[in-house]
Amino acid sequence: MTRPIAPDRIEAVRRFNRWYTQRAGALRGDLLATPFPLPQARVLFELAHRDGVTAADLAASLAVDPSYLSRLLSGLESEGLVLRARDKADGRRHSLALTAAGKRAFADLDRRSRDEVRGILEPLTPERENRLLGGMHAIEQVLGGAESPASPFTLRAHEPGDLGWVVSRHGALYAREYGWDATFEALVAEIGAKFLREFDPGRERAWIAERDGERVGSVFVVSQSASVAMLRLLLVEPQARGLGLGRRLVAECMRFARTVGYREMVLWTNDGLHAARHLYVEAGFTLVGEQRHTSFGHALVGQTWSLDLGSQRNDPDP
Amino acid sequence: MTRPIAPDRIEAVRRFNRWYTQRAGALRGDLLATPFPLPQARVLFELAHRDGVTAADLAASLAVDPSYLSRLLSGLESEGLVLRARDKADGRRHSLALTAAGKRAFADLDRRSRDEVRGILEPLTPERENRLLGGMHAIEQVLGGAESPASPFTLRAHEPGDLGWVVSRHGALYAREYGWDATFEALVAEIGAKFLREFDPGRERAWIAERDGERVGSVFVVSQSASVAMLRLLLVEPQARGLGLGRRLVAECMRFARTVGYREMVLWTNDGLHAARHLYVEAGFTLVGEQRHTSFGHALVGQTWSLDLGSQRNDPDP
DNA sequence: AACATTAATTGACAATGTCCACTAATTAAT
DNA sequence: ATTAATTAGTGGACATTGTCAATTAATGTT
Repeated sequence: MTRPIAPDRIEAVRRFNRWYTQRAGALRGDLLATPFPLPQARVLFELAHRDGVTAADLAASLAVDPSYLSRLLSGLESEGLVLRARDKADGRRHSLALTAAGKRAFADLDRRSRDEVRGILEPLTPERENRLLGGMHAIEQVLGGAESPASPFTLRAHEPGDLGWVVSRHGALYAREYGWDATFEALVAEIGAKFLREFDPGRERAWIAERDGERVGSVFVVSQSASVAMLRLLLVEPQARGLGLGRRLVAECMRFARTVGYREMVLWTNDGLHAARHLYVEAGFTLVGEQRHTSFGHALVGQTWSLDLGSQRNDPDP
Repeated sequence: MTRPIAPDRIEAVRRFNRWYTQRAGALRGDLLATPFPLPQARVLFELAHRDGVTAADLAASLAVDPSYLSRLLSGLESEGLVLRARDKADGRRHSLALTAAGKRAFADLDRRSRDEVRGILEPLTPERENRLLGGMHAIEQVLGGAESPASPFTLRAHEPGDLGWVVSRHGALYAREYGWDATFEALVAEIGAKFLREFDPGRERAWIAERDGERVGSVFVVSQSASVAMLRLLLVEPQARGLGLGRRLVAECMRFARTVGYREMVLWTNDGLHAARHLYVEAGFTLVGEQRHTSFGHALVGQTWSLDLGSQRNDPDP
């Protein structure tokens, strides 16, 4: 049961491939403008990052024919950049390493490559840079699956456009994952509008998590009373789950709430949201009340959780 | 005055380049799995799309050495796929064309290439496919500037997540372009929430414009009274401006409003929004009132525009 | 000990790409 | 009109890049 694919989608991918292949000829896998030809540069790059590998490992990770690699290594060895040493444990294997000269050569190559990329990014506006990085990240993630390494996330305060993003992602994700209807997105929009209108910078805060210029999570702390803070709109994008982002966001809220002087933090959620529940339990929240309600097109059980901010330190950091 | 670039951004671009270069080795510029080697396939592809070009043109558009191209063409000619004919006007030039066999060969190649890309897209969820296409589009647009051809946009009804997107983009764009503060984003969120809560499918509608799976515009029609429709939240992303999208969105609203039986359409805007003003004038709206107000951190002049839906047909389509 | 397997290399060769020189046709300059 | 300069395309020579099968030496298996 294969899914039908729109022809224009296929064309768009092909166009991108053609375009990028041609451009990549210019970028040369980011290793242009180095004194080394691309295959040699790739070997140097890999050796600089993984010292002591064997030729077979290297051939596998560079997706290069072993015989070709052997010749490349011979060349680099005769230039004094690479050292091939027979493995003591297994005499068939050679362990490879850069010599001091090889390390210098790589440092130079690396600097040129960075400068080249910097030269591409510099003329862009920050917004276009974000668009570019976000696009690259999306492609890596979709096509690469788990292959591509997860880059770390960063947290920042909210900016124009963030609130709408929070609304959008709540609406889309809860519709998809739980089948909630449009009134949920409306509710989030109302909560968000109220937050912006009544924002008290000293006692309230929103965090937006980003990865490679792309928003991947959010959380809000709003003032419910002089001593009670409310945690709201906690969201972690599916592609950023499992990185500890949810825990970090909750921890950030607790730290802020303590710093500002709240004595209690509460939050409202619904049963069935197990990942979130886990986070709250872990952070020390306890369930203080439940009430049935019909909302968002479903019969749900709303839950109120509470945490005493004074009694204990739940932040595991020193 | 170059802008400082964060090192992790540079690393992210380099990582993508390395990754994609390696993967593109597998995709081979989307022309893998064809009976032709890549350079020949590229020539066939180009000739199939631009009949009668000269070798120099071809060499330029493929970014290939003329002498190399000459040899490639010789090969293809001896296989009976390409015809080289001396130009009558200029005896130095040869005009190139595919033979019937060449066209068949290309058709086969093209089909295989499409099948290959289809095979990549099929296992993806529609959401991941959108992410992929959106990412590719973003990269082409940012790096390619105006080079990459603009693909056409499509309109669709709103879905979960769209409303938040409208809020987000209004907030971000008006902050950037006019310096409006967060209360504007809050206002849009309130308008959006109200739309979702009181949505009357028979008499109200929202359109989201997409290009390559990426949202690039919006417009809403809401009921103000039995006979008066209100046009709201018209937005066109900067990267999609100049495509006639704004005109199309306004036209869509008018058509819908007429179909549903409204007699008048009104809208509220502010002076200084010149691109929008132009669209409204063009569609036949007239300015019916102005009032000063201080909102969004600025002293503004609000404007009410109106259009009699019965008196004239402003839709230029047949 | 005989055999199979593995890591790395070598030989042979094909594909791909680059540089320079050259021819023929055309255009520009005198 | 003749000469010089330019342009389109080609061929020679060569370097780079990549592929495949065979070989060597070390290790593992029976």
